[in-house]
Amino acid sequence: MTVSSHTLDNFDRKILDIVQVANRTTSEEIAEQVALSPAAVQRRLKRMREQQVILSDVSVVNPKAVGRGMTFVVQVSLERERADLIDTFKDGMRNNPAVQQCYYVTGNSDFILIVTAADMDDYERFTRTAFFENSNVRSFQTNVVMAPVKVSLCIPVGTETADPDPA
Amino acid sequence: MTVSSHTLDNFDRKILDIVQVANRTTSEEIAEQVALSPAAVQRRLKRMREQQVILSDVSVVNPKAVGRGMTFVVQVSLERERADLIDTFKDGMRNNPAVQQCYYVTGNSDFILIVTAADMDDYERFTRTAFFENSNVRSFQTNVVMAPVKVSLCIPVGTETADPDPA
DNA sequence: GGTGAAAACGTTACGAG
DNA sequence: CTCGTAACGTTTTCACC
Repeated sequence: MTVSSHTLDNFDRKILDIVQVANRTTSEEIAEQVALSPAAVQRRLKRMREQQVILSDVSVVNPKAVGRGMTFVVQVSLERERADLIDTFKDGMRNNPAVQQCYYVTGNSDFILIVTAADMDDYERFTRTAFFENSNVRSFQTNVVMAPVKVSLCIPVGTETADPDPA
Repeated sequence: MTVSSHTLDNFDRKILDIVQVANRTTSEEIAEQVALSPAAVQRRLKRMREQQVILSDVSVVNPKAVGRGMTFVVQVSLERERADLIDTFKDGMRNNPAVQQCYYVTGNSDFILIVTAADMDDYERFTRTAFFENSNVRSFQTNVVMAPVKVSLCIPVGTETADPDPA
């Protein structure tokens, strides 16, 4: 694995817990909370970014503030599960800005998407180009999101209670 | 609406396009790309954070680097759609760290979840506490994610070609 | 990993359009 | 009302212990 679990220690985990909900927290504040010097915090953050433990640092934009009031969960079944067709579909999703998330899954459907749109018309337009004009899409089922209860990319890092003592 | 679309202009939109994929970009770099001074960029970012156009600033943690190799999409149906039971379920999801995302939807299911787990056993444990021990959950259906094709919280901001002239 | 100095960055006040 | 410039305070970075 290239993303080697370079064995994060509990300091790393605590730091991750903080920055994954607020990455503009100053190293000084983090340092206080984890009982380390600001410089040490920065060194660890730098290392984790280089090692791809931290993949990216992003601002979360309010969809409503930007004219994207609606969210949909869509289950898509392909006509034939051929590797090249699946890859083509994946690329289409990746390049479609309306598609926020796309998962290739086992089970009844082949793909599950999270899609945003300004309104129903906008979504209808999306389905036309993404699904109806794609002969490889057998069927799709849409769920309209009434309320996003929780939307996060946070990962439970799970600070261990006891340190596995190497001594 | 409290999140008033304080009419973002094209500068704001361009800035959002940048920070929503890399919020550690310096104002100087952003300034170059949008043709503004660094101070103006900072002022706009500050305003958008205050106005909740930017909801938060987060580090995206690599799930694999942190022992969360598996992702599931789960559709949940409740026994009875009573407002108080729905709220209770929502709170449970919000407080469960395994639940990354939770959407309250129309359609066949009531909720759709994105759940992460270390492995199958871990997921099985999650279903036990979250679903089986909850008498209000009628049924749930799990899709195992084979490959996350696209995972983002980016919103298409859509810099307008022409500014709607208010004159 | 800690400390402190130097460099980079964000913030604010000011004058101008 | 928002820009740009420039001074100021803060934060990060780096060399050294």
